[in-house]
Amino acid sequence: MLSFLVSALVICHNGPMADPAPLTARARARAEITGEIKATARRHIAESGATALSLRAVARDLGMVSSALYRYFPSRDALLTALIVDAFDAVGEVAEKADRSESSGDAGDRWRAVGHAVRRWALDNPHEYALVYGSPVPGYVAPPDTIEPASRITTVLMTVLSAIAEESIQRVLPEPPASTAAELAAIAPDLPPAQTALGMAAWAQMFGAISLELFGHLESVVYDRDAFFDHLLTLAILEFRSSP
Amino acid sequence: MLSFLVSALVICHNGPMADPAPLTARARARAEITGEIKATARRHIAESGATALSLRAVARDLGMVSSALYRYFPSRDALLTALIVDAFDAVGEVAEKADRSESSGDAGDRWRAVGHAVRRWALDNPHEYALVYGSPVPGYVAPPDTIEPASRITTVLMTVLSAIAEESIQRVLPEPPASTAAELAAIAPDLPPAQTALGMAAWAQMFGAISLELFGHLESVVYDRDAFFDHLLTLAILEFRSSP
DNA sequence: AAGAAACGAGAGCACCGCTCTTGACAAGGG
DNA sequence: CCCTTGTCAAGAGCGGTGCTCTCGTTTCTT
Repeated sequence: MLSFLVSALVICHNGPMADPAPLTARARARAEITGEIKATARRHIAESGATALSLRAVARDLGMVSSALYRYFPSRDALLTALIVDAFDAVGEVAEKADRSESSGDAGDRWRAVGHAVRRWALDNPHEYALVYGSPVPGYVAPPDTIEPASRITTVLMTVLSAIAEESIQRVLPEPPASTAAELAAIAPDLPPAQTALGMAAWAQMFGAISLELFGHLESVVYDRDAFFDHLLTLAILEFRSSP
Repeated sequence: MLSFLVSALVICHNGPMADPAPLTARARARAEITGEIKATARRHIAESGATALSLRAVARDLGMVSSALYRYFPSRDALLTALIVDAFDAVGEVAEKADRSESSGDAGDRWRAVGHAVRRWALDNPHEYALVYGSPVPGYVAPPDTIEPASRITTVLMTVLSAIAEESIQRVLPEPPASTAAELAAIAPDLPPAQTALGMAAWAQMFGAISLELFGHLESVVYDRDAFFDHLLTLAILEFRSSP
């Protein structure tokens, strides 16, 4: 199964090797197989959801035996965590790309573009979205590895929020309570806490709307979901910049 | 185990029975046991979450054998569905009670009271909240039984929304797109669609905020969650009534 | 009182996550 | 060059799961 890999490695070792990281054949094979495991697991999740993910089924698809998977992931939870990290990264990348593609427009358009991009990704990968923003598995505690990829999208939203604050007339906003103001000042020092609070409200609204739609709570209520979501974004953007 | 039930029934049958529905001993026992099954299942879920719910464990706790449970619920999914319906009902009741207790105040206070009550219930019953508003189990499709209990809380929110619309000066709101306007007019005929859209935005924000908090996305971001959530409600209420 | 319906118990099936052991193979030092 | 060491896939096996079927027993209905 891995013979082609091994032979490829031999060639690499014999010929001129520009790779700065001299990966041994085993290390290469290991990375390759780890990727294949994650890929098929992701495929299974896309079809049947996270709770139905079975190590044995993944192993069967890969032509190996279930116990062999434990060489690569110490437990089912570990595999799920790896997929969660990847999903966080994917949604972060989608948001960044949408922001960049709209960076010439005004900040409101950037927020709208990011919102639509995130929703589009969620609709295209519902089970992965559920993995990240749905209810976590009962005993699951987010390992530290997830914190960094999770911050990618919030960074994008914060950036857009700053841009909005810069380009539009500052609106008179209600001051958050002292504790909240201090906490928001800690995570966004260059923004007035009232503005950051408004951004988090918009964040909650955005993910709330996507979750409501994806988890079936808009069924027989709203049908043209594209238009509805766009209007919600309009309301949020309007609230950002409408002067009192 | 059920002997006390049987004897109680005998007494009921012999003595004066005012029950308008002449339940047989079997029917009474069935209702009783069904309730016990749901209660222990709810307890298990409160401790370990829905995905860890095991019919065999529930049966063990009740001193019966797993196959006996199938006399009451045709499948694990059916039991879960019953619990979902109960959870919908519970959150609906909490919302109604909060609304009633604040019905003397102005409409903004009512919205705030409902919001805090729902969040409080979610924090007290996180796994049940996840059951209802978290990611549904992969193959799960909401049966028609869930629609009616699910509408309880939305009805409360709609009522409060109407009250807000009545008592405060109508704000100039952006008109939703035609399709959205038509759909919102269908579910709330006596409200301008723009106002209903604002209500749904606030709804999404409320559940988004609760979900973000409950599912760990506010970790190391916001610590005084009570104050933060209250401020979010303040922003929503303000948006309801602030004139442009 | 007799037949029908509902019930609890038990055995059994296929599947799951996970552990342990075994034998094959590559990597690197003597 | 061989030989030790570490890594790997495979297999058997354990306890657990949802679910089905059968078999006596109990309860309701007629």
